[in-house]
Amino acid sequence: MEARIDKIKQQLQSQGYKLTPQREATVRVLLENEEDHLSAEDVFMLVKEKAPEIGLATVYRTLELLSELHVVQKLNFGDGVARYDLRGDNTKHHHHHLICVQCGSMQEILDDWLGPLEERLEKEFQFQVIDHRLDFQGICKKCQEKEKDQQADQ
Amino acid sequence: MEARIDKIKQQLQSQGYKLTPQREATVRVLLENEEDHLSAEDVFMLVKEKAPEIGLATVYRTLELLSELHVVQKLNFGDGVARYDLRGDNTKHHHHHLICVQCGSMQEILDDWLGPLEERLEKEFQFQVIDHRLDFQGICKKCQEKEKDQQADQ
DNA sequence: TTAGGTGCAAATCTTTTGCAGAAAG
DNA sequence: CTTTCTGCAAAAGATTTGCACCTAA
Repeated sequence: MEARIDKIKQQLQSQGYKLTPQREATVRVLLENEEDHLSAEDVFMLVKEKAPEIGLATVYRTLELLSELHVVQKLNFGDGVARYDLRGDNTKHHHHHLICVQCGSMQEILDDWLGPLEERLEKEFQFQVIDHRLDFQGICKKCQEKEKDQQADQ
Repeated sequence: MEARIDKIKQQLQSQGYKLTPQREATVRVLLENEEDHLSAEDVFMLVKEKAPEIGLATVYRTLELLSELHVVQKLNFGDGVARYDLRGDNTKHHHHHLICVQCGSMQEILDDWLGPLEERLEKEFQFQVIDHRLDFQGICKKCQEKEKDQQADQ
């Protein structure tokens, strides 16, 4: 954990930015919740526990800065809030999502099926891939069952 | 064109909704700009040319309704506005996007590489796929060249 | 001392909602 | 009539910005 913070500190400093206490607290929250997709508001509430004086604007500015440095990735599931994911050293940042259009639930699948496609893109389009995102919209198991029940009722 | 409007009219009516002049104007704008990813504001401005009295709220409500009926698909590129794509009869709604994280440009590629994955999903997760979305973030050709130039300058 | 950072409040921007009136079956 | 739909204006919610103060190299 400390090692990863040090690395982020270096990334910041190499661009002339400082790892202030507020930024460090924010990064720690991201590290401790690496599995989640936290919104800015989520991060804010968690950071407040460590640094109660922090302002929401600072959290936004920090997340924005970390995005620019590619330390975190900004995600959008279409629910009106941006979410922020740490880009692991372990670069297992290839999440894929199954988003149910009926109940809004979101399930994550972790495989990375797209390596070969990325290679093809770099060749055919000279597009240098940093990350990708693959979301499936559809109807989850539960909602399919609900639908069947409703049809049975009618 | 008229045929597609008729079909949408039927889809609406089968759910108890009407194809009002405002809705028709909105659908026509979507049809005429099928290649673009229009935001609600974009649609609003274009619809105003045909139906100047229309309100922005009506456009939002119409797009929302058409989304529910799966006539259009709501997209989110992470730039803070929702965009709306008509789902063609021809169901070539499998766009993939190359989004440049530096200049924000977006290029579209149309192949559908994911058929086999969808089958696998339906089997492994019992998730009924309606649509998918595959976005690649990275650095486009132009920005790669700019970067090289800058390095040469230093 | 000087640039970078911060908190707060105000501003901005997108989207949604309440409401009274209009349109359509 | 009764339900659906509309425009307008206000509200809501997320994010950004202006500004005066602060803090570290």
